[in-house]
Amino acid sequence: MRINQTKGTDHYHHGDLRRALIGRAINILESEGEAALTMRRIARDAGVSQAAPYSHFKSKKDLLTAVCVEGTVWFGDSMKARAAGKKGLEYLAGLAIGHVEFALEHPALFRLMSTRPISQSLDAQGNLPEIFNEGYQLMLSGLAAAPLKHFGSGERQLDAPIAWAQIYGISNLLIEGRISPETFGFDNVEQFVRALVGHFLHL
Amino acid sequence: MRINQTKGTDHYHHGDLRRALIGRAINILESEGEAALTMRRIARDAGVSQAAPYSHFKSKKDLLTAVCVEGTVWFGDSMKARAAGKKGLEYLAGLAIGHVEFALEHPALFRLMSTRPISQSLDAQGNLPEIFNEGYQLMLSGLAAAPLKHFGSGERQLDAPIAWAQIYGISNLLIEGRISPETFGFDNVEQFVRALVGHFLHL
DNA sequence: CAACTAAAGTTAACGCTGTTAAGATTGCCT
DNA sequence: AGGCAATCTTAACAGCGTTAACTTTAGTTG
Repeated sequence: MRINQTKGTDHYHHGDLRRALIGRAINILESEGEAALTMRRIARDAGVSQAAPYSHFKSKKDLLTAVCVEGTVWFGDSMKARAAGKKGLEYLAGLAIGHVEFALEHPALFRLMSTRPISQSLDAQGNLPEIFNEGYQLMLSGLAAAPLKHFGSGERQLDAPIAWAQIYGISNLLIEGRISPETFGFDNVEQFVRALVGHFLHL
Repeated sequence: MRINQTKGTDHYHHGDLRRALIGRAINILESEGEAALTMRRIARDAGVSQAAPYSHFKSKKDLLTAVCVEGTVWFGDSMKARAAGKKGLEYLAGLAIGHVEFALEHPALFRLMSTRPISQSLDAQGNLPEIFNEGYQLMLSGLAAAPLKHFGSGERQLDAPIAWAQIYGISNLLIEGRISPETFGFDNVEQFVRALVGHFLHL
């Protein structure tokens, strides 16, 4: 007697279709870009009928929100991985490098995440999934950890939005090909971002 | 005998359909957002058949590129208007304020312009319409005009991408509602952006 | 263990989309 | 006056998101 696991010839009851759909969606996004990311295509790739996803997501928007949540977890992991074990300025630089690296390694996913009107990710209660603020929270923690001795006293509150906006902007300009590290004499992204962070912190 | 101007009862030869389509597209974008911006809707609003736009644009992508070009002209004007007659730091701050103001006044258009993969705006020869670099060029001129006395000598080259990325990021965070001037104790966008620019320049 | 139910899948259809093909109308040039 | 190229028309195509109605299955319950 079969248990609750996926099986081939069995058309009904996939096992964990919800998770499978998110995974397929990310695969399509990374290999063929957002234009190829259709509901029917995702279902086809998951081996189910075109209407099956609607048992798990009430709309495409909902599925894309779940994709963004998944991507945001990776994103946070990428930042944390680069900052792990470091202190102060190096911690902050690590976060920034992890941020940019994620954008460059997963451009379509990052674009989806960063270009999505916030209103489209609100749940039924009108709340934004809390994970979506993790990047900002990390930036705040990085700034709190960094000794920003050159900064004026009164405007310290501006550090966070500036840092966030800056690294977000740099990520976008890089993945759109509008700037590149080489343009400014750097061999790789890490060197480039490290210089930017140092510059931002007035070192 | 009728001349080459638009006329009502005459179904053929609109007059300047190309320009009309761009205008209608921008109207729809600003009033109802990108989701409502379909080829058929644009044609309907312009009073022509669904296939008529294809005499002037070979695809929707092409029409949207033209919309972006138009928007980019406005965008440059908005920056220049705010910087006009000013010098040095005030000139730079004016550019930044004009940038953010444009984004807030035309959020859907700005989003279209800024989230469009660069590859989709290349012409047949693979060139980006030169207008798309105007924002960056303005920023460069603003930085050249500003006395950045606190900046280190070796990394001066980084000023431009940093300034560009920063104001671009701020614009995006503002129109997505992820930050607001009030959060940081400012009454309006101008005050907020002025403080950000000052902060960026280490004043 | 048979019967019921809720969950999770199916097929089929709706109106919409971008786009193309084929034909009609028009202004302009000779 | 006639022809041509540009610009418009209608009609059709496949693919899209989504819904409705139905079928299969897993698990619970008497």
